[in-house]
Amino acid sequence: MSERRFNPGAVDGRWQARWEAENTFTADSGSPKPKSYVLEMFPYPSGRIHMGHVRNYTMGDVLARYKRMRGHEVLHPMGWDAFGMPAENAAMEKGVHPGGWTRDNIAHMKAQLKRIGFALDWTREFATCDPEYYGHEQALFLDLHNAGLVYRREAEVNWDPVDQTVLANEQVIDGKGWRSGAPVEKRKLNQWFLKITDFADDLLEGLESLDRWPDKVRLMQENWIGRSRGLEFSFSLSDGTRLPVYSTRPDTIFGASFVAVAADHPVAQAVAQRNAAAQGFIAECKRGGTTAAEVETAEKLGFDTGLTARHPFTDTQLPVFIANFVLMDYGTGAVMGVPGHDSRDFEFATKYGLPIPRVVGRSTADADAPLAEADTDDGLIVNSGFLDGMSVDEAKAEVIRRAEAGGWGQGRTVWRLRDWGVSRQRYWGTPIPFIHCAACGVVAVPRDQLPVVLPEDVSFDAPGNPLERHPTWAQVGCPQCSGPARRETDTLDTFVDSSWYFLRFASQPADKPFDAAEVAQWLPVEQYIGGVEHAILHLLYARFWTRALQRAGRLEVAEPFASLFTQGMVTHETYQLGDGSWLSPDQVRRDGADWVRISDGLPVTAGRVVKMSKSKKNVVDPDAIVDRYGADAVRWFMLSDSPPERDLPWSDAGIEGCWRFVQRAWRLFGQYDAVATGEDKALLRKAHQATAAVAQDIEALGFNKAVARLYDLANAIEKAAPSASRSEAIRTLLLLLSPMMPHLAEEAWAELGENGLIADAPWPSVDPALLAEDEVTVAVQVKGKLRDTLTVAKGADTAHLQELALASEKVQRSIDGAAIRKIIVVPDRLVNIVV
RNA sequence: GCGGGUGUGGCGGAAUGGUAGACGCCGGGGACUUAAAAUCCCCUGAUCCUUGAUCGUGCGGGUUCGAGUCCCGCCACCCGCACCA
Repeated sequence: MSERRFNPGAVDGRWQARWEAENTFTADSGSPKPKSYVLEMFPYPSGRIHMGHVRNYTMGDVLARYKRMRGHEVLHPMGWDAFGMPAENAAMEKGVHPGGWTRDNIAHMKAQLKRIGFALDWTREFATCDPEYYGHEQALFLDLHNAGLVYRREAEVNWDPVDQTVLANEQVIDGKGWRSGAPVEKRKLNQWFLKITDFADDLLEGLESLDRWPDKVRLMQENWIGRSRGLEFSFSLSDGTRLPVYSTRPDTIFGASFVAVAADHPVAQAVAQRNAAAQGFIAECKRGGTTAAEVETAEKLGFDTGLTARHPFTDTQLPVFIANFVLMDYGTGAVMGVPGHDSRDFEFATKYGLPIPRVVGRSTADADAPLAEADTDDGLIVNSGFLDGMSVDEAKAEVIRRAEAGGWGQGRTVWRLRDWGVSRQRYWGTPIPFIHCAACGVVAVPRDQLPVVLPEDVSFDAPGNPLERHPTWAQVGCPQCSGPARRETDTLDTFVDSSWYFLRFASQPADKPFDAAEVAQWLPVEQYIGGVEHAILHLLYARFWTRALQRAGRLEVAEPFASLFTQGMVTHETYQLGDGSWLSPDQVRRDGADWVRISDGLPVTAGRVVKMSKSKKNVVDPDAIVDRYGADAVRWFMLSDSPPERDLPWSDAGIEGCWRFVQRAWRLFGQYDAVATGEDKALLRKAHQATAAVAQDIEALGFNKAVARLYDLANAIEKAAPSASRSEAIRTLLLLLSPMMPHLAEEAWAELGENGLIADAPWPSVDPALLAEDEVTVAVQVKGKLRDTLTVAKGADTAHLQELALASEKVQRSIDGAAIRKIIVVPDRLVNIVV
């Protein structure tokens, strides 16, 4: 008899075709079944699927298939986050059109996804670069505009003075343009903004209801929104003007030793008008990038304006600086510097020789304790007149009270969250549907003229926005006065595209973005899965959009994602030649304990295990793996071993192990015997326990634990003698692993003589009577150290356990005649004898 | 710099404050085979005076009858920081 082998090359495609032909995974909005919306973050069509996608989509797929087995109508859609910079970069580098490049990538990646057998509803697929999609997005943008949530103002961008173009943060490397190498400048442009700050309070409070989100993500969003209560007050300056400042630490007001304003603060501008050196310093601040990380890691620099500010309590005159670490768009753009209790102020004061008084200590005795660094801990106020002895919180309230009573300041809540700048000076994005008319100002494109479609005939031979230099596209008649006008040439941030795509998946009428009632059938998303890198921006923007659309009267859903899961990355070892150049895993081989390049035997250094990335070449192509091992082995690997929220190290040995298990499972299913007789209660118990545990693990997305359970059950079945129970256990195992290995499962299911698809089969039921063990192992400790174990009937009483424990020879040897002080008994678990 | 996270055998990891190392990978030994592949069985944290004992969950303290788990203080690495998606 020839050996029984599973051949995925012959089997996988057959079942994929059958699922497609039978519309197995098409979601029916009209179904009476309970509904589950399982969603993974849709991919950017970069060209090829990578292992990170496979891991993400496999997790969602197992959950979607499991929910179907549990009788749910499941919506599990897929689409493409298709706008963005890489398409324009490809256009510049390879001379291809961004649209064509994107379409080709989508076609290729879709074929790759189909080979892995995901239970996706492809009938709802779309790409955000489809005019139908972005046309609806333009309509929603107009809705938000009508709701008063869209406005224009000046904001800073990274400007490359050589290429004459706006740069994204990632295109700025060490303060220089990535192509030109020229030092980047900050420049102000008129740009479109969405009023996310209108919802700051609501977005913050809403986090409390998201009890199925990771705490860390809620915390990150909370910190990002950053509500703080502080004091706004004005200093009287020596030139007779007043300078409003904001501080979250009014309790430390007696520790202020200087005042600092942002480089673009009016006071700084005024000083610069009469002082060339100040002008030079401000120009200096304009150099360098705009990111928070750059601003905060840069050396703290200041320029003494010569002005002084009168301290409201002590009447001391404090020097006023222009400082590079003060931000114009937080608070009032001016701060009181308290070096003793703020690390940035400390660094600044140390550099410029300013006094560093202590005004907070652990106790009032700390008043003269020296400060080696800023002390930002809680404590009691010292050296502060009437505040002395108060706690930080009491002092904050007291200072605010006195400021309000004296009429020179007031308590104010300030948010770290800033309004969302959505303008991008780029071609490959959703055109912003507005027209600039010299006579009428900024005018919305009439709705019957949507979508505003991107022109196809654009060139990328020059830097800057192709829409701006297109000969005709922007020229248009004003909708109001019909006079000559110009289209807005900025496009929308791609985060806008991904802020409502999950609504369009749930409902896609032709004449409007979505139907509110149909959306309400599916939303909120039952399980959303994606990378932590989206923990703040994408997820906050999507939460904001659903609220904004609700205010605009479009939607009845507040929180879009009921449950969130952030999965870890797929990592791989890295390989480098002596000259530092990177090699891909298929260019190297093991040579004893060392690594060498296959082509010429040059020695290779195997380096750290890091996220798979093109730049380090440590990528493994999913297609190649599917070719070799089939879809089920890859899926199994993605679920095995590593907990889903942690990184998953790819290894050849690991996938080999999965492949062996695929074959082992296949042989096991071949041993199903429909006419076997006899009962094997222990095995039956194991099967029922596994059914309950795997269900629980899948629902908690603990796939690695579910996999371990399935190995356990397979091991037990292999050891068991043939019986009716064994056949039942085999059938149970098949059902339990069908969401993970759907192709093998369908094939084996058919072989068992079942008519329907296993994808449509119900999850096996659990007999609670079979779950409980009748015997337990109880640990016996002496002074907390394990000395023996006892096997007893479950539920044995305390006295009996104590007696058995003391009867143990090993225990008696450990006690060694010492007096027993205490015996702790935990029923069914342990006895601890304290001597 | 600020915010968030992670740390357990050779490796990935498991473990409601109660037997640390389930399950898998690697490795070792054996069976089968002319041979190999495949498959099956056994072993596999470290150390030692090996019928057993001692040590062991990044490091240093603490709480507890009992700590991987709770508390305090460190270290290392990873992720995010608003125009990458």
